[in-house]
Amino acid sequence: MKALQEIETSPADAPITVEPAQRADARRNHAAVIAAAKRLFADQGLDAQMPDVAKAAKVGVGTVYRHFPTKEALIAALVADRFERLAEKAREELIAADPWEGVCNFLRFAAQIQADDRGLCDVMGSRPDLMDDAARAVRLDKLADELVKRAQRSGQLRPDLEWEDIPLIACGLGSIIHTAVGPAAGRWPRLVELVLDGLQAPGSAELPKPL
Amino acid sequence: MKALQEIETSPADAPITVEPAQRADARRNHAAVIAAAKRLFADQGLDAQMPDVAKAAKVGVGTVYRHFPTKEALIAALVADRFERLAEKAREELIAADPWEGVCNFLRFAAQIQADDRGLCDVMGSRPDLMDDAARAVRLDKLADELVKRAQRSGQLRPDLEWEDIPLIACGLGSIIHTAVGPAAGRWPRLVELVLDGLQAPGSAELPKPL
DNA sequence: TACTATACGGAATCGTGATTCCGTTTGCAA
DNA sequence: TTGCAAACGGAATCACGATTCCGTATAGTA
Repeated sequence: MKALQEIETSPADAPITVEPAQRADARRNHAAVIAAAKRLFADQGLDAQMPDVAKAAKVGVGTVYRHFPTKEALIAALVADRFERLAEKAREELIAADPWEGVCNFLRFAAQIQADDRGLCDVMGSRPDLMDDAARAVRLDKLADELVKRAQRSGQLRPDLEWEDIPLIACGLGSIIHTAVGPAAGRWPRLVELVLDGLQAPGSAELPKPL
Repeated sequence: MKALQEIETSPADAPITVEPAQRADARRNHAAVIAAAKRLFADQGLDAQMPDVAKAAKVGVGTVYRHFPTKEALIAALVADRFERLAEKAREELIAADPWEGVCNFLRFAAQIQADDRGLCDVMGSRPDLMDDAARAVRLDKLADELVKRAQRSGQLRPDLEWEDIPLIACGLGSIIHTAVGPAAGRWPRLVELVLDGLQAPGSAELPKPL
């Protein structure tokens, strides 16, 4: 949503704003920052620090801030990337042979990318705002809805499930994955399968109405 | 592992250390701080601020700190209280008529107290250390184990469930309860029932082994 | 090669919230 | 009622991490 540069003198061609090409080093540093941030946030979660990102990217803090005005913006960029992967997976499972397995695999995938990225878990577990933006950007809601409907038509997914339950499940799983320590660590795949079992048709009792 | 106090002069009676009785105002303030903290943390989660706790208790910050050396200690006290309630509920369900309903009700209860206390959710979702201490203190592990075994003996709970899965489920639910916003808010009871469905015997596929 | 708009680095600044300090007040025992 | 240890209040301090600022360096161009 960047303000277009207004041209007073020649209204006709005003909308065509040409961004002056970025300098090569700027482009290089931009990539380095993203790569470093990806790594750090994946390892340490959302409270990885900006100065550390800079260090990891072999760049000064100022440079990080020239490319991303705030820590939040940097995180948003990272999250957008992950959600694209999620959407891609959803589309893929939408044409899978078995609609039920499609749903299962999508949820397994959602759990797995969170297992691989603590930052993503943190976002799913404590930044619903960022999550919603990212999800909306890739139309994940629509995709989840189709995934659900398809599996319900084939009679394998319980009919009282609604697509809104899907992100809820995904977030719940995510929050556990990195919180669990001690005897609980590494148990998350069990939870995934447990929930999937609960999702199967017909379901033993009607789920409570939302709200 | 605290170092024992060495007694040089009179070995015989030294161990009997009598705490000087607390002054009345101190006792009163202690209670006020706990009450205020309980309210604030329940409403705002773990990042409620110490100065606000003091204000709410109509007390200076210094007083809060005389009673609880750190914010962490204050939180631990609050958490201990909640876990006692949990343990109590577990004991109650352990003698319920229906073992399966015992498990269900325990998990529903765990979800509900978290719904009523955002601070507790935060602890379950991001402070496994505090949680473990509190759980150990009331032997929740033992209780969960008995709850699970009993329902498995009666054939209603899937046999491959282990007690270690219980806290995992409880934490997962908790993290969702207060994170969910927008269309997701208020949906958590559905998740609870979904999971309970997944817990029922026999379970359609063997759960993956932990680790 | 010289010039200048872009970019860079990283020390200094700012904001926030936990924790400390110390002068004052108060419960209560003699 | 007096004396004083136990408590209090809350301003000041500290710690930590995001963000800003500005002097310096450099890619790209004439």
